[in-house]
Parts: sequence; structure tokens; C-alpha cells
Amino acid sequence: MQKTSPPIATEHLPHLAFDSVIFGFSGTQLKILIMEYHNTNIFALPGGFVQKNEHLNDAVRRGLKERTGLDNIHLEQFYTFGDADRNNAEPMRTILVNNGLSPEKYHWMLERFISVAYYALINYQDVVPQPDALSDSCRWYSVNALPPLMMDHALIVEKALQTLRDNLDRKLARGNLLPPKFTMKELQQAYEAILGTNLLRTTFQRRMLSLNLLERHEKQYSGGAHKAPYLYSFIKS
Amino acid sequence: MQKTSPPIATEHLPHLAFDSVIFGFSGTQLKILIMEYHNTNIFALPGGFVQKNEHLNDAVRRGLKERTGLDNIHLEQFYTFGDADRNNAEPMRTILVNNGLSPEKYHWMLERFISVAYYALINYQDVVPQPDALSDSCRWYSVNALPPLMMDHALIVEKALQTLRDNLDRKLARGNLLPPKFTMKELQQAYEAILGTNLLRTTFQRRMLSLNLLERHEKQYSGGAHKAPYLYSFIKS
DNA sequence: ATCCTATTGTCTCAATTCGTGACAATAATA
DNA sequence: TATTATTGTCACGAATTGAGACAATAGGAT
Repeated sequence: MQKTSPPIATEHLPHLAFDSVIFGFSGTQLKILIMEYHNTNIFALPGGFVQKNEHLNDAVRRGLKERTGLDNIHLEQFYTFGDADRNNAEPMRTILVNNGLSPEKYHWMLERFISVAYYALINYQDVVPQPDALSDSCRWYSVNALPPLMMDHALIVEKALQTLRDNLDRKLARGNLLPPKFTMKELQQAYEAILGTNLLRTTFQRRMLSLNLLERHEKQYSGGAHKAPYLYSFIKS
Repeated sequence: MQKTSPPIATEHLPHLAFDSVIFGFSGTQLKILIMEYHNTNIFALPGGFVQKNEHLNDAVRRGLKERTGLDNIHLEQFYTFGDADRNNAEPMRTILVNNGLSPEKYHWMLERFISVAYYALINYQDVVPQPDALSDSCRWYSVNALPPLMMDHALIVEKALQTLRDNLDRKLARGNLLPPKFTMKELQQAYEAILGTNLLRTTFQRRMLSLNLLERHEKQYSGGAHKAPYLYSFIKS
């Protein structure tokens, strides 16, 4: 049951692909969107190809939109993976065959690809992930419990995390990992999930407030038997 | 007078190039290697193409070796430039024509290119820059006085500088901008040239020593009528 | 109403780091 | 031996950070 046709060789730049590490956050867990190909048990990052006259950044935006329905998300390029042997033809051949596609006709997909990798921080809640033509699922996986990924995709995820971790303040503010308004506790949990460490509540709160990135709003009366926390949003600048 | 033949289309990945921002440091000036093409007044960053079975990183290393003779230099990838309109065919056509090459035969060089950009920090003193087949000079220019660069190369330099500026400590330690042994003053001048600001001597010295990146060696008796400074080197780890 | 409890916002105090100037210790030269 | 420019280190207050204390709730229990 294919949603769209697989891409045609002549419409795209050969040997060039992109992959996206799409982060979402739910409760205490940092998650990533992972696709699974039809009948193959092969898992991969969502990615795609660049059309002949398309800006690279636009191609990635297009890919994100197709998978998540989201527009206007900040995408950050973090590395280009260019080893000659990073493409193993076997998994891709399996994917084609199991989708009823001829490896001869789609031979270009078996060749070497350079991949430009991007990450995005999106709000987990307003996304219904969409599989593409070749895959039958596109689901959230906790970064701590990823399935085995094809090719060098595990490395790509690792590098995305490393990149995200430094200068996290600015990156979280630009991204959309949290809902528009959030409590200090939610913010701290997002930091902790990304950094993989625990932070001291009071120190964290003081630091966040001193960064002048947050705007304070009304309190959130959530029904708990305790003082209600303020809601905050990032100042858009 | 060509040193080597220009590259052949079929040996390379189409539409893919790399560019290198090669930093050197002399006295108080941060410099970059810039090539000038034969009889054209066109200036560009040194770059090249990736062979069909070559790792991207190896291609860039090869390019650096050809231009500088240097091996074993740390190269850091910092961004991939992929706008569809970043390649303006005109300058490239001029370069070909003025080199006696037919734009028809080398048509592939006029097409769209994605470029992966790298920077390197090398020791200005042990380099004799080598022009390539199409260019007649490869020279150092101060970052503050660059000639007008072709295509988006000025943007590439700007982004290289931005990247270099944050987390400079670790980057300088990995690079080779300074000779193996240097004084604290030379180190500070390198920082100042890169950051474009003045730093306080005592604070700088204390901070550098507290980073545990430096090893102290013998003093340098340079002939000045004053206390001789210690020499330092970066601890390789 | 009143008490109880979990959570939150802020304060305090010590430890650490940073900005800034002072100062003593040189290498050469006069 | 005095002079001078430069260097390594210290001193002191200011700013930042780590870690705990504590008061202020918002509901639920009584």
C-alpha cells in the first residue's frame, strides 16, 4: 500500500541525500522519529533526496513536512557524512525487493550517497508521523531504546546528540521541543533528558531566569495539592 | 603553464565539491589561503572534487596536501552549502576560457555544486602555498583584507570564523596554528586575532593555565631586555 | 474551616571563578 | 650597577555557582 511513488533518478542530484534526526520530548523521555521499511525489519532515519533545482535546506524542510506535517520548524544542519563505504547496498536492495521494485530500475539508489544530516526539535504532541512510500511505520523511539539502525544512522544520531548538547540554551530557545508555554519543571526535564544528567532545581531555576530568554506568564493550576508553578515561554527575538 | 591537468568529469562525484578555509597566523594577523585563477582577477578558496571511491574527508586531506604540502593536519568540517543558485556559471566559464579549455568539454564544471566546507589551522611558517592547474597564485591574505571572492566564498569564510570562535580553546589545541612551542604572549595574540578583541593579560594567563591544556617548557631567551617568557606546548591527548 | 502534604519560588551562605590592578623577578643594555 | 620592558604571580573585591533552608501556596483529607 504505497502512499506515493518512490523518487525517480533523473529528478534528483545523484549521490546526494539528507537525513533528519527529529527530536521530540514527552514527559521525561527524549525521542526520535524512526522509520521502518515494509516487511524488512530495517530501521532508518527519515531522509530523502534533493531535486535538481531545489535548495538543499528546502529539500530537508520538504522532507520534514512530509513526515510530520509541520512547517516553519527550525532545522539545523550539523554534519555531512561522506565515507565511501557508508552505503551498504544490501539493506537497500532488500528494501526495494520487498517493496516489489526492481533493483535494476532503481539501481541509482544502491550507489554511494553522501548524506547531509540535520536535526529539528519539535513538539511531540502536535505530530502524527507519516510513513513514506517505502516504509510502513514512522514512530517515536526513546533515544535510550532505539532499534538497530541501518548503515551509519546510529552514528548520525550520536553526532546529533553531541551537537545538541553544547550551547543547549540557545538551541532549545530556537526549537520547538516544548509547547508554547511550559513550567520550569518541564524545562528542566527537557534539559535533563538531553544532557543525560540530573540538575539541581534551584541552581537551574536561577540560571534560566538569569539568561533573559524566558517570559513569565500566568500560573498553571494543574490540580495538584501544592503551589502552582508559573508558565513560561521563550522570548522570540 | 599548467602543473597538472584539470580533473575529468567521470572520475568524480558530480555536483559535489569541497572548499577549505585554511587559517594561518603570523605575528598579529590571522590569514587565509586564497587562490587566484589565471588571467581572470577571480579569487576563490582552495577546493576540489571527490573521487568516486574516495572518502569525503580523504578528498579534503588530499586537497590540503596539494596546496600546502602538509599532511596530518586536523581538518574540521563546519557546513555544507547547498543553495541551488550558489553556482554562478559565468566566473567558471571565464576561468575555463582563460585557461584555454573548452566550456563544452568541461561543461560539468559549470553545473550546480553542493560544497562541503572545512577549515584547518596550520602553521604559517612551514608552508609554501602551491597553485593548482587552473590558478596562478595561492597566497595568504589577512582575514581583514580579503580580495572579493567568487560565488559564496565570502560567506563560507564568515561561517568558518564564526565556527572557529566558539569553543576556541579546544580547537586551537587540536590545530596547528602556532609552532610546537610558543610563548603565552603569542598564544594570546592568536586568540585576539581570531576573536577580534583584546584580552586582559593576567586573566588570560590564569585561564589558560587552569585549562590544563598547556605544558610548560624551558624559557625563551629572545634577546629582549626583560624577563624571558616560558615556552608552552599543547598537551596532546 | 482547619490541618496536611507535595511542590514551587526565593533567600542565604560558602565556595569558586573572574576582572583588575599591584608587585616582584628577571634579561639585556647603558 | 642602574635602567627598562616584559613576565609570572598574588591580592582583593565583584560576580557566579553549589547546596541547603524556608516560606508560600493549592489542593485533598479531616
